[in-house]
Amino acid sequence: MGRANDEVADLLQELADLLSITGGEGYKVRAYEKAVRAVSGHPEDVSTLDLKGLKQIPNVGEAIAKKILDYQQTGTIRQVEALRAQIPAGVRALTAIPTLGPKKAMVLYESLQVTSVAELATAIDEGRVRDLKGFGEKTEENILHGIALLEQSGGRVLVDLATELAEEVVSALGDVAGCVRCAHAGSLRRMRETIGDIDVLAASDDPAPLMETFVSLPIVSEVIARGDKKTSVRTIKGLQVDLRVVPLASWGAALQYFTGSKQHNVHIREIAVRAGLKLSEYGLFEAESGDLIVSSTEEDVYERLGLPWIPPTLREDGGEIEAALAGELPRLVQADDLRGDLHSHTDLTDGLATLEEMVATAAERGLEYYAITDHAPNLYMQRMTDEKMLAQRDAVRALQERYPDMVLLHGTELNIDPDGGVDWPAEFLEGFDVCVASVHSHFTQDSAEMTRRFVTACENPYVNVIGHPTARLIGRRPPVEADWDEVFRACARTGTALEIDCFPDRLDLPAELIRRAKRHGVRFAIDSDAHAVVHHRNIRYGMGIAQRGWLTPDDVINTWPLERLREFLRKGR
DNA sequence: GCCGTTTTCGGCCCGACTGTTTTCAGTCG
Repeated sequence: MGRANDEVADLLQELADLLSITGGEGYKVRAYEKAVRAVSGHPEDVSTLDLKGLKQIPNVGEAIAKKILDYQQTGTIRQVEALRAQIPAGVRALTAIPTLGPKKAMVLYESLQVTSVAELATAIDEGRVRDLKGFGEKTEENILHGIALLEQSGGRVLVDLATELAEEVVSALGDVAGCVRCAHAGSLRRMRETIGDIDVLAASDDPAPLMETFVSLPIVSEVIARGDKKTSVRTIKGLQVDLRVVPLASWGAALQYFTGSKQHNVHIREIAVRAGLKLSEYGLFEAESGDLIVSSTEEDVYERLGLPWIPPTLREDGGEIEAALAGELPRLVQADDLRGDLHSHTDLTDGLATLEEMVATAAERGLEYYAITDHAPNLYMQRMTDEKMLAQRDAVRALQERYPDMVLLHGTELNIDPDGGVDWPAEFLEGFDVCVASVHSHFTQDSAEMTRRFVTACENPYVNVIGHPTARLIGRRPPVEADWDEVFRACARTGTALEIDCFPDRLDLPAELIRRAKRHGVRFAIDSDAHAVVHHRNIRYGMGIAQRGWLTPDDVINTWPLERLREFLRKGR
């Protein structure tokens, strides 16, 4: 599910971008952008809906519904094709540079014929940009900085896109005759925050049909290398995918080898060498005789080296091998451990689904408790009021009667203002079951101010969870600067949890900071921050980050039974 | 382009910030 929705959403987003570049009406552009969110978050597959069904999607009316019908018939939207002919793709790409929007992109195109990020960098170097109307030296500086930021992400993609792609490849190859096993390995199996390429491993005695199917996949745009053991392709989205085929007997050793990380494997092989052994992707061998010892499962390989199986999310040579040798590997938190979700939105603010729909989805997840935490009034664009919030609380309490097995918590996502204050006074905050508090503005405060801001928020007796703490958007906005150890001390001292926001472009708190915070005794909440029914599935990505942060169930407050959680939420009040 | 107890027209999210400006446009959340 969702692929057609994603493609339509991409096309509508492109339409919105191209319209804004060509100076289209702002309201029209925003209407398309609203439709993008609605379509991508819509639970039904838009390729199966007729005009009537499409128009029932919020923010999709007659005109956009017909464009989706156009997509169903032609695989594209003709108006998008027409605009593409008018505006080179590179011009749209310019707007990915932070601080450079559609208006400036159009000026650059019309007056300097700039059609790519590289050409823009050259034009700045040659001093041709600063004299354009609306541009200046500072603008040039900001653009160059933006380009550098863009390049830092270095062609890596977000983990959700990589996961979907990998699952598609694995599913297609799994159906090929002779394929005994197939799985993805590499950084995606280790659940890194972003993915540079995808490694797929298959077991078969007859690789040829696998390779043939692989290079014929519709997502393949270019075959980089092709052999009978390994084939590499580039997808139409520019991501490299490697397929490695091994005999079934080598599966465990190969999976271990191709999962990495490189540093982890180097360390493991050193252990093998010291034991008079040799480890490769084909198995663990006696060094002298070359006799095979084990190779069929990862567990066998690790065990023969005197180690327990090490979860892939820990394999970074960051102390996991030492811990394994000492028998001190953590029992990592996993999806089944979660009893609740403490951060979600409805269409009362910027969510797409109704309260009823979100609660129903939480119930399907089998949660024991679920918090609705819509935005508080200081995020002005959401137009929250005391009255609306109290009315929602009544609705939540009423809805509770239909869910005897799940406790509904009424909460809010507060805004931490530059001084560390939040939207409401104590009297009003007291009425909530749980309060998340997040930074949504003034991202560029210096480290000292930002640190004070977080510490003050933690000291508020009603703030339970700091939402998406670094406020980063991967590839788009850097994390805020703070003295994190100071912040972590404040969290531990005040009983304030840090969120692990599961959105693929947030994954915030990042894994390294999770590990650091854990050392201070901080607790965490692994939350969907869902704004739509489909966002509940993002939990898997946040779970990967939590594991990379070495978290156990005891570290995560929403794995706790409700009574223990409630005690924590009281913050000693 | 969407929407509706302002219902087929006339509204539509509001404010901060930045850098370019001589009063404001563009970008962002």
